[in-house]
Amino acid sequence: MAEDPLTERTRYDPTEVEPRVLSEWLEAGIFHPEAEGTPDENFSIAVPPPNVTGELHMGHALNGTLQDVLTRMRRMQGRRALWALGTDHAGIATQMVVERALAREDTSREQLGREAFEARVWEWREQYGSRIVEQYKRLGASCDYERERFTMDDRYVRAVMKVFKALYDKGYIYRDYYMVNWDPGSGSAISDLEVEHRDVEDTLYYVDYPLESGEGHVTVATVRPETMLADVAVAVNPDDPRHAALIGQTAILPLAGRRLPIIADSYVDPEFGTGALKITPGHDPHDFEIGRRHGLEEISVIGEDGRMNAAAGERFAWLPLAEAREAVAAALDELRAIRKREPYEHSVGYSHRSGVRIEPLISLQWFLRMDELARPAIEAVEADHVRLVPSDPWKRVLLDWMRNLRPWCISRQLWWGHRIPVWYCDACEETYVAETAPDRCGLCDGVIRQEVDVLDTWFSSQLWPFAVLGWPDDTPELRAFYPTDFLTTAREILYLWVARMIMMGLEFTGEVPFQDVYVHSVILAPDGRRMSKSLGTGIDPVEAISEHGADALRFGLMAMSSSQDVRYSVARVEQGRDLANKLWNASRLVLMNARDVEAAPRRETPEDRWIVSRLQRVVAETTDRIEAYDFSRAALELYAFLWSDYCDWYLEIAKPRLYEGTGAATALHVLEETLALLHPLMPFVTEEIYSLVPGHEGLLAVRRFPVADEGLIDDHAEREVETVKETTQRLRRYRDDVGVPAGARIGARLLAGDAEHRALYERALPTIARLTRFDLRIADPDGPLGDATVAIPGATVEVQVDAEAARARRTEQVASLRQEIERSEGKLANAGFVEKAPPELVQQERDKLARYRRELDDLEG
RNA sequence: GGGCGGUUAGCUCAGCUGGGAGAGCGCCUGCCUUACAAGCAGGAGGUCACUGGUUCGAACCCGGUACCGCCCACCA
Repeated sequence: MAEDPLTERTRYDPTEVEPRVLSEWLEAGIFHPEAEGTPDENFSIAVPPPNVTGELHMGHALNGTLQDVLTRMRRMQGRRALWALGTDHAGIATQMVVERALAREDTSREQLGREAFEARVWEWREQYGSRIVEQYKRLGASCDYERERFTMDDRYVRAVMKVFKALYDKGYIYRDYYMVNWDPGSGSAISDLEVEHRDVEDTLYYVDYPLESGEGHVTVATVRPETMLADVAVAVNPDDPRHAALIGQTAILPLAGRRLPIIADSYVDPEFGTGALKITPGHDPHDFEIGRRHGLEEISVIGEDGRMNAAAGERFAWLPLAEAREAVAAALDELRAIRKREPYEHSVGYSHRSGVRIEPLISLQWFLRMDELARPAIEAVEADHVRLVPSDPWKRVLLDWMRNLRPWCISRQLWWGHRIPVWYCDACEETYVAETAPDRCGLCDGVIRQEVDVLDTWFSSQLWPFAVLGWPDDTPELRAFYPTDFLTTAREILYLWVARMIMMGLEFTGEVPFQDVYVHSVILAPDGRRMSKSLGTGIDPVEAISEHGADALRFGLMAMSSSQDVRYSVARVEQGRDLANKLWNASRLVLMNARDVEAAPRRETPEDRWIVSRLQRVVAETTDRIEAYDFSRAALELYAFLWSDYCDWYLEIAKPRLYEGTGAATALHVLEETLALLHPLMPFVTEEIYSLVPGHEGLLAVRRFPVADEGLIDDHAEREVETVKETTQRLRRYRDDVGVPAGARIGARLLAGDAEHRALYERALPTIARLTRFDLRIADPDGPLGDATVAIPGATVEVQVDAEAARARRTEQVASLRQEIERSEGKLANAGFVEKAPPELVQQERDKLARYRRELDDLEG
């Protein structure tokens, strides 16, 4: 016979419960809604697809928790709730992982060749690609694991190809020689968004370029002397009188001997350096612009391998850049051409991916022009068809970005990814752009070859919300669940991903891809640094789950997070763990005493009416909080309700009735409702306990979500229990103040001020006596006096205690009351306050003063 | 260079439209009270960064200062 978990286990054990509960959910198929009905009546979220190479990090854990809370709540509210799941092929990241594996086998992708390499990546993906999905399951994420997608799936690839072709046909996609961010680390171009700027200490060299006329020279300033070998001009500001005479002259480039026209361009800042700027269109983005404006030659002296090339001249060719810089500086020193050097701090681009310094190079790449795509997206955000939460500042931030879009470099020199669907015929130089490969050249019947570059991973990610549902096919999923309702995101991918999804959604489906975008906290390491693998500051959420349970982590993350970045707090996770345990034990108390009881809000006693009333308020508040994406307050309010109201007060007051087996119906009812209310936040422990509730039906995950019933709110009962609580606390504190041991009974009699309070205290007397361990009885005002008095709401308690201690305590009380009275009198004596403050506030203050005076009278009495 | 956010208890953070400062952890005291010691009861602890101002009243609104952080950025 199996043990009875209720009587046996005094501690909740997530490691035993979670795997079991998870498989129950999965077997029941409740995460897999039928693709029926309309997007309006259904609820859907498309998960931000994690990288296949990825492991669950705190960002995922938080993000996943928030999405799951909403999905579970909507599901319980009876909506078909789809949380669409999938993974991203993550071009560079995945290629790098597999290349590292190849290196360990003493081989390389070049040795394997492209096809074999791609096969190898697929193999890797079969083996390891599901790891992160399994980790989502451990978190309790109620994703639809049966509809999992991958951005390299056949159908997804079709979506990408179709989009490429469509954008090409519209003229938005084009191929051009242009200045790009070359990442020598990955050997590919990357987009502007993947460049991060860091402050770097460099040397600023002032170099003399002699004038062709032989009369003097012009001095330019540069931090990269090695690029001077590609100089094609010198520019000065047209309004700079110092250099006016130079315009139109020619300078001679030292070392190379090239003739450099001196041109005028207003970009040049006369205040900076010497006011003369060397122009290197091949290796500097600004110079590139200037060069195109003036029709200058574009010379490259640096290759994609990060070394100088043949154009740099014999002396410098093939040198790595750092060496080239030294060599050029040394050569210039020989010519005495360096006038001075000064330390110079400026910001330099680094590859977000490889961490290597970006090399601006001119390169033949594919670009996507987005200004026209952005227009409807901007309107949608302006009109709140896509709603950013919190709106301030993210709505403005997103709009600012979309209003200033530059072309996006979408081609990558990688092997892993969506190969660009363009074919070239070498024979007749025809270009084909198509969704599927043409056989031969249509013009000359020649052999064609496909473009070797692949697309930026974000090009495919931007299609996610509709491609994950089966677009471009007209699938039932698309009809039932698109557009989606909600998106959570870290703000770092607001541009990279969110903005682009809005544009693509509107362009290809005519609808915004999601309604609300919640921008969540960044969880920092406890020391305030970023969590990162390379810094060693990461904290593994899976470990946290193993240690404290998924519910604990979920609760902790919710409690931590806000609109602000926050430091990870183990204490918050432990708070969640403690809550799970508390809930477990409270349930044991109730369930062990409710074996044959049917849950119902019986409301037999004031405390029943009170807790049922409080429950209605908490149901309403929690629902509101979650719907407003105010997760941390939802979590903390539920915590307070469960721990303080339900456990500390309600169950403690109701215990005698529970033991007698008479009061369990209400306790059970509130417990069951609370389980349901808490389930979206802490699904495992609530589901487990629910399975032990007598008469439960099916899974809690699909039970109806509580709805507040206004009719059960009972102000009178709430006031009454508040009075009992206040009285209990005052008496307990009195015991402590006068040093009566916790176990010792205190003789006392209660003198009620008025009939209403007298009736209340008559009802509540046994409860108060039990909770305070006072031998309390109601007495006549005319009876003999006790040793001291304790003020309680609407009444006074006379107690028999050690006279010495009572006197000391009384002295303190008198002093503090006098202080309060003085403060209150001062406030009421202020004419401004009495006249201008709201009347109810003034009245409150008067009532307070009266009460203090009465209490003082009692003490001094 | 431009923009944004932060500064509240020893620590991590809440604090809605201005009316006597809150939580969790930590700390102190007392309790193994038959749901829970991952617990119970009680308690201490805060010139709300600084500085002017508005107001009867400011953690909250306005102006400035200091420090910390983030985002964007085409001055070599």
